[in-house]
Amino acid sequence: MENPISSEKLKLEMANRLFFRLYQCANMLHKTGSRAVEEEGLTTQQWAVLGALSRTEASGGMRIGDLARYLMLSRQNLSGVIGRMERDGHLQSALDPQDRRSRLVRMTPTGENVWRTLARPKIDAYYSQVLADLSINDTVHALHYLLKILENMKRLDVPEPEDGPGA
Amino acid sequence: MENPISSEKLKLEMANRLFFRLYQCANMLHKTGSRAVEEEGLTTQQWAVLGALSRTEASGGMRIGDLARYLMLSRQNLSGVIGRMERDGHLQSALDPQDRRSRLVRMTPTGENVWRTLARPKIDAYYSQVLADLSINDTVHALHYLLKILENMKRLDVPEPEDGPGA
DNA sequence: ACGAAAATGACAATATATTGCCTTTTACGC
DNA sequence: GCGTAAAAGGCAATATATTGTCATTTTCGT
Repeated sequence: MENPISSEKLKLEMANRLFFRLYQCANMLHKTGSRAVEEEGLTTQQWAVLGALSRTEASGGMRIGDLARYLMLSRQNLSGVIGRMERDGHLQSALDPQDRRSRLVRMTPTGENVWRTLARPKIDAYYSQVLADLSINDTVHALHYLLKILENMKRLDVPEPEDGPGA
Repeated sequence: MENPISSEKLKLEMANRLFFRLYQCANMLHKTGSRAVEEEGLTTQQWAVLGALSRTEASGGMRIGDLARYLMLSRQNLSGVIGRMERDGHLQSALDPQDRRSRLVRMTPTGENVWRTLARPKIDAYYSQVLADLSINDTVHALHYLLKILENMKRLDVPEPEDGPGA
């Protein structure tokens, strides 16, 4: 039906555009999203942290390493974000009685209140505005594509978990 | 057919997941993408700049402000990136004879060679790996969704160009 | 039980991104 | 023509993100 050579070129051209827009979307998300919650002194990254810590699974607090794996960030990066959030009174961390290397991070009552009362409604409004002309179906499809892309990037990230120790 | 209240909740839940994955995708793009061209001393941001400057429309060089608008970045940010790329010998900038405020940025012959000979093939290979299990159709659809989201964010970014000066 | 290996988090260097403020230069209204 | 507007870009402060290196603690193999 089609020339496979030009089909390959077309795919790369579309890929190029896709990644360009992904790059721009991410920057605009941080800019406009952070602006939506700037009155609360939050950023998009910080709202990701609060979102993670507000899950019932994290009610006992989370270790930085676990939080980093959940958010797919480096421990070093997250450490800085959490430090600023502790400074701002949104988070607190306590020593893990089970493991003296670890510290368990959790929201302060203030942080929980800011998150639930002030930030979440603004974030929901932000979502509604940005996805205004997308149906639920569109949203699910877009999510699906991002998940696929993310999976493939994750596979590139770690060379391979080493199937076996030898033969 | 459906309860509109729970439908709204569902949309927000999907929106939450979508933006979480968008956030992760962007970070993974920078991490794995920059790793793909690290031998050339490039980053994903720098490849975006080279991509912009390699267009025929930019053959005469581009002003920082125009490049910033094209990439949707702040001038201040781009200024730093371009400085590092000049330091690395990929770019050069000359005074604009038409406007003494502006400097015209363009690729050096070295930069052009690095871009075309070394970086582009690696970037194409990277694209192929990340989009391996997406058809051209999938790619176009994903691009379409990102463009819509980007458009809506852009509308949020500028408060409005002010219809009129008063009444 | 002891020593190697792995996990946990700290510190530093670098790159990217934002906003805010400033100087210089151009454009425009009167 | 002159003075204000706007545009161009530099400098500084701050937040996010990476990698690399290091010390401490836990885990695990023998």
